[in-house]
Amino acid sequence: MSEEKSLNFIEEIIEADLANGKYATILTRFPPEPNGYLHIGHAKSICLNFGLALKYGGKTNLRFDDTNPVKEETEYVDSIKEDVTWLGFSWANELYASDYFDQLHQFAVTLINKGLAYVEDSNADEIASLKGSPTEPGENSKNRDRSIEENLSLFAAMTEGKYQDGQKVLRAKIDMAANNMHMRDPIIYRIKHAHHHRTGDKWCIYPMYDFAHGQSDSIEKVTHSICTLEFIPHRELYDWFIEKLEIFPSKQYEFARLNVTYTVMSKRKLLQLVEEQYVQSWDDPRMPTISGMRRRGYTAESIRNFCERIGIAKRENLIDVSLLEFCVREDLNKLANRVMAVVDPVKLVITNYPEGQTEELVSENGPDDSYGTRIVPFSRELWIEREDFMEEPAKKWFRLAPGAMVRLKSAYIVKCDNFQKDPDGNVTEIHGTYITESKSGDDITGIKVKGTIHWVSVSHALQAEIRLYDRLFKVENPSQEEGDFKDYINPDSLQVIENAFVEPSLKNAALSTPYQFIRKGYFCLDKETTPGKLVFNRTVSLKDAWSKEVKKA
RNA sequence: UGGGUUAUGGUGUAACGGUAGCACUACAGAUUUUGAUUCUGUCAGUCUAGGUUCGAAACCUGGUAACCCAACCA
Repeated sequence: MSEEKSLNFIEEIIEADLANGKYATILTRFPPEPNGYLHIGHAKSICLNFGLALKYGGKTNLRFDDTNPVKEETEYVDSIKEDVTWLGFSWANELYASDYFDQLHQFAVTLINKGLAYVEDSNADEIASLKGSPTEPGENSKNRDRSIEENLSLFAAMTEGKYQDGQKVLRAKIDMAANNMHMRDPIIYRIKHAHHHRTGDKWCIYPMYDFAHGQSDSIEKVTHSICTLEFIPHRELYDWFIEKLEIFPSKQYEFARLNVTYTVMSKRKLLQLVEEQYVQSWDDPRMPTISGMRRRGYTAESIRNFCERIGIAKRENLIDVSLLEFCVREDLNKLANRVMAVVDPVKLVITNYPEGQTEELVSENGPDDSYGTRIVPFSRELWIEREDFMEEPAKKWFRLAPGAMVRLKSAYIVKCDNFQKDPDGNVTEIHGTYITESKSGDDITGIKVKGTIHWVSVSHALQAEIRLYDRLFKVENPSQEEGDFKDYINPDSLQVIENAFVEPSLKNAALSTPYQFIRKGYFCLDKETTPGKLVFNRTVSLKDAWSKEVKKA
């Protein structure tokens, strides 16, 4: 009956864990560090973690990994919560690694008491020089064999602020010859006299990622702790701490992070784009951030569908951005009301239409009756799209040309009689005549035209600014190219059209309402719209068979 | 001169030792008052060399390639 849908490898693990009674229910977590904005790669992780819990009747915690006070801010916490909510997910608990600082500190003392941690006096360079390399073992530190008592008192002194940043660290005592570099006596606590966004000045020592993440998972009793591939080497340490501390055995699983063509995904690179003003902000519609995509008009539904379609696996991937665009169009096609807007206007005068006359034509808002209809005013002078007229028509040209006829959408068939040009050769005005009996819905002429074009009445049109976005980079994988990724930025990723015209019904356009500008694409109102000025973003263009035809020629 | 992870059409992902499937892209056609949507069809794949097996994309061995690991970042 129902189609057997294949499981990804994490679902297989979960189903096995549930089937053999290892867990009665699952708990996942989404653990961002609040040091930047979420992007589409995070969306993959969010959809995975929350989706798994939804699918298997479990829960998901939102946990902020805030163990480095110098990089983290409440501003980011707020944006992350907004983005996760917008994507359509609810967390069971809003938690912070910093909630566990007392507990984590106690864990460190436990390790010292077990002879499994020691205070290190050496500085960063000295520690690094004894660490060895992937091909050579490291050497033990001279501080490695301090007594438990000495370690205890030194760690207490660290905690009390008796030392400067960098003077001492606490290290786990594992194996300086381990193949896994993370097992070579990793640092677990460091001194930072810094203000923390939540704990303020209570602490001057902070746990490292490896001494916070797994333990936080364990404290919350997370069953499946899912992260990206680069954390594979950390898993051995993750398990080591849990084993030595004898706490709830959360398990870490890793999947391949998302890459998308024609963009970059690392926080560092995205930050550069913002700071060096290649884009205007984190929510610039060209950015692969959740906030950028939201502003551009991508729907949460389409992003969730995208994350579903790309799948979960362990191999490196570079997803074609056209799949994302497909998902956006697929959703918007269902949602968007159709309206008419002329992006690059040229005037069409219908010489046999009475001057001063206006007709209120009825136009459908979408592909079927459920979308309803609206009134569109028609008059003698119309704006039409410059690209819909061709002085010398190409082969298979269905649009306007001298002597040719087209249907004006929801209105009349019009025949082009002549046109005017300026001294530079640009067409300035087109003249035509309409066929009176060809009114949309009441056409008794029997004339078949191949083309239908959109239009707006000159005297009724609203002026608008339209922003057209293109891919941010000129190459598929900017990070992989020679040299600086910024050398591959597409200089034409934003095209601002100040002088477009839209139909009057758009006067009351609302933010977050998607529109299809017929034959041009999906658009949404931008937040920079003011009472005197409409601003629209192009979310994504429509598929365009004609432009392909042109390319072939 | 170490260790780890991964190799399936252009892209992504299935096939769990038994007919290599699905989606996107590309291409062709039908429908269309959006050259959109919808519908139909086409092209195209198991990294390599051995081995195990009646049978291998899958299991084993070698090779090759890509990515990750030596932050007081996460």
